[in-house]
Amino acid sequence: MKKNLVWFRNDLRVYDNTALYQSCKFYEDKVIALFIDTPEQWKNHFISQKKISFMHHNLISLEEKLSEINITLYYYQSTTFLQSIKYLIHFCHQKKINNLFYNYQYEINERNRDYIVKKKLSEQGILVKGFHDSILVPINDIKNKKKNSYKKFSIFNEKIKKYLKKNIIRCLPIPIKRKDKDNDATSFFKFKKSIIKFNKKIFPIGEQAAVERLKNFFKYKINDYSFNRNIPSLDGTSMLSPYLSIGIISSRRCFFMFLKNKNSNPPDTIYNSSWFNEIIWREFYYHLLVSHPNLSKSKSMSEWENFMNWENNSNYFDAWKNGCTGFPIVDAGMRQLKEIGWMHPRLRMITSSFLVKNLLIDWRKGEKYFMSQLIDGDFAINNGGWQWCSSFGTDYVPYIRFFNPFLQSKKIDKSGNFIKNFIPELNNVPNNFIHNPHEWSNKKKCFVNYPDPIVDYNDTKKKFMLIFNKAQLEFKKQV
DNA sequence: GTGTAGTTGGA
DNA sequence: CCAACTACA
Repeated sequence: MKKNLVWFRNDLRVYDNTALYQSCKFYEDKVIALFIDTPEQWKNHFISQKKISFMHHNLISLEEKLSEINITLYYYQSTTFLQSIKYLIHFCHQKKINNLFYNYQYEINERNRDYIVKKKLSEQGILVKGFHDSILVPINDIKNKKKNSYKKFSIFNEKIKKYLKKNIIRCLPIPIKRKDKDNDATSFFKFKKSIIKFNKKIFPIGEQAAVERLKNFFKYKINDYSFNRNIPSLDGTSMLSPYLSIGIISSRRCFFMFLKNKNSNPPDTIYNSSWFNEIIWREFYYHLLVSHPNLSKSKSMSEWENFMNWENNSNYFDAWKNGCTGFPIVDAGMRQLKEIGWMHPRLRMITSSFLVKNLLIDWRKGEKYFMSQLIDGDFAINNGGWQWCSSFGTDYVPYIRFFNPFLQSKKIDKSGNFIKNFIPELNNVPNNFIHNPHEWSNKKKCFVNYPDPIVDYNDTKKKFMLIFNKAQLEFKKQV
């Protein structure tokens, strides 16, 4: 008989959890679980209060689920990763652990932490077992001829789909109930009384809620997804991102249920579905993060970014954060983010493009601000999205991408329903002026309690192109 | 095999 | 623009 410890981190679920499943492989083994909170580390990673609260309340739910299969979840509040290692080692000794199980995390601090844990525990005769779990396909299975991860989404997409068609992905069941439970008193219940800092109606707690959400999406939303996902006033997306980001549901389960739901369709339609593509984008950014550890160190994929002469005007930055730029679609998105900790994906592109290409502010400032607000903050995806929008990421194009807020707004929020929902000051502005209210107030000489545009779109666009081209030239000069 | 020229295409 | 393919020496 061995004693196994499952160390939960970003995988707060019992169904299809590789580490948990593996730890329960032998019925004679004793299994306990542990979660170590590291608030200081979260602070350094700009993790939002909403996400932390969401995580805590999902931990309560996880504790109940684990209890049903006679596994005790211990909780300890540490500070940083470095401190958490000390506690983990202490805990392993105290509980006389033989094997430690966990699922891999791919960010650099997380990897360093796990490296130290593995080294120290191995020296003391404790077996450490890590698993690929939050991704669909192990990183090494999708590589180019030079054994590097693909840098172009289209190629990665092609390869991974070929792989997924060939290799059947299975979900792991919930382990069967253990013989007996470790019954030490724990400090676990402290969150039961703590205030919920996110909107529970929009983001219900627990694994079951995530599965319901997925089923509901397949039932009512997926058929119109490719159109509706671009309209922020519609509830057209699956809104599963907060659940995926802390592993309340696995992307394997999303894929598996998606196939099951769609199995009457021809395979090409299934694999080309725009929703499935989003799952692959998530996958792509995770694979990229592993092959390019510099992404975790605030580096751009494009090296000439070092030569960018960012303006970083702090007044503009504040206006952007508070939704007071005078560009209604940008401001509505930014206010949605602040209010519920989630922003419609289309608006994430528009607002981030605007910060970088019209306010000329370093994309990293935006990246960090997003993290500090998002309930679904996921480093790989947030970073990938920001790099893509700022044109310093992987998908090179011979032109610079610009999102014109005015044109985008007319396209995705024609009648201004979304804008008015988040900017009530604009309630009296007629629909045909909702995308440029300052023109209406100038013309009609009426006062609208909403700022004029803080910058000129075309001027700043030209300015960005100048700075961008100059940076590229200077980079080439140096090489 | 492996190095290179030419082609393709891009949330 | 440039990754990643194909073709061919």
